[in-house]
Amino acid sequence: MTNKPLKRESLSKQVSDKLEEMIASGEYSIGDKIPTEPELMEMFNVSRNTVREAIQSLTWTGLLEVKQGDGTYVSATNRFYANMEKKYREVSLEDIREARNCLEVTIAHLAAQRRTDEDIIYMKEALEKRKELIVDSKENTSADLLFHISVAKACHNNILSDMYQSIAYYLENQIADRNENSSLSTEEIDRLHEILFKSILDGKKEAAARAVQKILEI
Amino acid sequence: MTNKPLKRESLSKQVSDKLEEMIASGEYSIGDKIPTEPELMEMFNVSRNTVREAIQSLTWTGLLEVKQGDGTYVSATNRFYANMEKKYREVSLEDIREARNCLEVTIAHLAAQRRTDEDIIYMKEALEKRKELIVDSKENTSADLLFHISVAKACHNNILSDMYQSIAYYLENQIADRNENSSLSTEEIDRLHEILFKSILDGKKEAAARAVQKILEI
DNA sequence: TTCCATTTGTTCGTATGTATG
DNA sequence: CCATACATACGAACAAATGGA
Repeated sequence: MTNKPLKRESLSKQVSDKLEEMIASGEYSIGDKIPTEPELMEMFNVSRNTVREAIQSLTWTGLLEVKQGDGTYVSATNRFYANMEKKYREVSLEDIREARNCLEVTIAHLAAQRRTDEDIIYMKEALEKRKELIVDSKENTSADLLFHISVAKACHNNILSDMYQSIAYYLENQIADRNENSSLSTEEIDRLHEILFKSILDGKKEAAARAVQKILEI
Repeated sequence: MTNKPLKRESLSKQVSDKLEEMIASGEYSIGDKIPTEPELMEMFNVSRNTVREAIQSLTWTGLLEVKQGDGTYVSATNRFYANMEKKYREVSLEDIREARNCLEVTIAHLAAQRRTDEDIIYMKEALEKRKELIVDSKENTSADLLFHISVAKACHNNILSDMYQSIAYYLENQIADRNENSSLSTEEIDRLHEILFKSILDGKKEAAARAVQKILEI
């Protein structure tokens, strides 16, 4: 008998998945030009049609933007809020701050109630990486953001975590700016993040919400 | 100068347009099987790839559904009707409720501070339409939603209002359900909406936020 | 400015795999 | 089992747009 284990995955799907993964992982960021079709043909060892089909599918979901005679560019990192990311390239810092505030308090509240052991591992990892890096470095900003995203995932509400991720791209600038110009010392900022983590770990939702608010006030 | 009149239309686009037109005109109705790919090849005098590309594009817009080994069927007659359901298929009602709650309180808060006279006009219009329609009707649900969307616009934060709109589609069911099964009377629900409107009109942000919370508890 | 190499866009042909009735 | 119909993949050729020399 021909017991098919699972659905067979088409080559083009494999290629588009791989590309999407590379985009999500940050290997290609928004605005970056991805390799040309001939290069992708060689990378994945498939025909041009297959490459093009994969690109097309990512174009339709809004992750890529193709310019004839020029190349293919990353236009968003998250398929869900792809349209939004494109739209908000020129949005005001204040709008972002407000949206972040709105989402993050609720997220912290929920995360404290729902975090799994796995969530905790990711959060702890990001937190430690954050602490050991030099402040003001680009890596520190990324690690900071990664911690907040891990919190968002721990809230186990796909809409909220996706919404948070959709604005995460814009938070990097804000975080970098904040880390440089804050009136608080590095130790105090570290401490606030520790408190947030502990509150979520212990399931103290009100404390978690308060901790987030303090972080947002930095 | 090389004044290009318009973009040249690809063959596959021409075919898909033609097919869409035939569907819209009723030549093929919902559930009908359209001609096979070889038949379409002959009808439009194009290659199979071109036919397939046209069909694929209509599949993505939701007008057609393809069944391997069987045929291609009309699944909708209007491209706007077909789109949205797929994305949030894995989202629970509770997720939507939480996201709505999260956004709407902040929105009300901001709207009270920033509403313009124009915003007020739209909100008032939606509110009156809402009141005069029979409860439980589809129109009432739409008017209800329209009022909340007009509030979202009045917050003058594009990110928040767009996020709200992005889940609005799913709120219709929630609102309809709520209007049917609420413990509150129609008059009480109307009153809560009036209070929200008045609070925003008067710029009372805390009152507006409280009013929204009560509406969300219905 | 023109010209050219690069890059994507469109279309065709063909072969083979898979699902349905 | 088989004919039919769709799915996937490869190769090839030419068109069109772009950016830089």
